[in-house]
Amino acid sequence: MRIVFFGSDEFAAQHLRALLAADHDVPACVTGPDKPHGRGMKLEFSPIKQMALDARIPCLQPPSLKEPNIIETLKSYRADIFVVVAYGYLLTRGILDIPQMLCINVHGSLLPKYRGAAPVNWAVLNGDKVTGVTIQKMVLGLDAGDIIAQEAMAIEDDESAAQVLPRMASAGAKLLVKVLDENPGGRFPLKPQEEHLVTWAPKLNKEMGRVDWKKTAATVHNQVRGLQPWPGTYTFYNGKMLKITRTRLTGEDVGGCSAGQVTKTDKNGFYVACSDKALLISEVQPQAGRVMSAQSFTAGHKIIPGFLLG
RNA sequence: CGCGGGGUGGAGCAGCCCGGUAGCUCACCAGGCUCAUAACCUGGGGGUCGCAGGUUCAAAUCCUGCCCCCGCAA
Repeated sequence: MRIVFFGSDEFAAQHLRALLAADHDVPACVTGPDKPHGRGMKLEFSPIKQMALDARIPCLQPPSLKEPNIIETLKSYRADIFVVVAYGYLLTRGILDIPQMLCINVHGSLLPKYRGAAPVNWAVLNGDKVTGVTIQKMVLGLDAGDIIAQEAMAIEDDESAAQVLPRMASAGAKLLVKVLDENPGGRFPLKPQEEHLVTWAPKLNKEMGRVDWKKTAATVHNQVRGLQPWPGTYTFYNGKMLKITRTRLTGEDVGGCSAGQVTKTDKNGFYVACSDKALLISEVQPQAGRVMSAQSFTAGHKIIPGFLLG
């Protein structure tokens, strides 16, 4: 099929790669404008733009989709379908109506659960054991379109959102190709979302990453898993920020320590008292430092039982 | 010129400001203790202190240049 692809990040790139591998005709990609990024604020472009360059596909980077010439340009490709994956901007009415058939979107949850920007993270944050991908027909409302196909997948107990994401991307890419293959005429099976089951997965922010040790060990554990790879989870030691990158629920007792205190250390890392149990911290990243095992951190920073974090 | 931190045995750090014997925790090796152990005790190996130059009787430490790594911010 003739497909214009909208996307920006690595998750989206996997889908584009799959479409190209399946010999779909992609006359153009659309991604966000290059933004100053990284150390030194150097201009960097998205994985989608990189892939488009490699495949010699024209790449549009409109600062706004409301410009009339963008609509004209998009029309000129005479696409059957627009495929939108993690694009980051809402499509307008004018855009949605352009393709011959329709616009479809790959979303990282089992809709109607977790509509919004960060579905994978929220599934992990909430301790869900199952999530999935949905392919939906796009409408004006955010992630409110009819469901074309879904596929469930498990979330392991110690898995982080950063680990689930690539698995989901490959599942989503496969499903996308399959759906297109099975419906060459564009007559997709459409199932409306059940409105009363809608939940939301709003954008994440930095502030959500701060640990409250007065919560349960499981809550903090889910927070650490769910907020990866961004914005990350952090606490403080000696006034310095410490990112916590991996934890494990061991059921260890707090042993009389109050919330935020280190209860003990061993070769696996160090244990911090939460409201109910102690949580094993097994990997951390000090301020201005690289990710290291908690054991290494303990070796150099005199982390001893009774030490207070937070 | 966005802001900032760092490079010291295998890992993580201290020492630098105020130049003068290479230090700490861990890992590793050997021996000991123990019914036993990732525990404990004793001993041991292992370092061009990122690179180059300068100052000095003397540089991890002060000065200059370069290389590399990372955090914040998005």
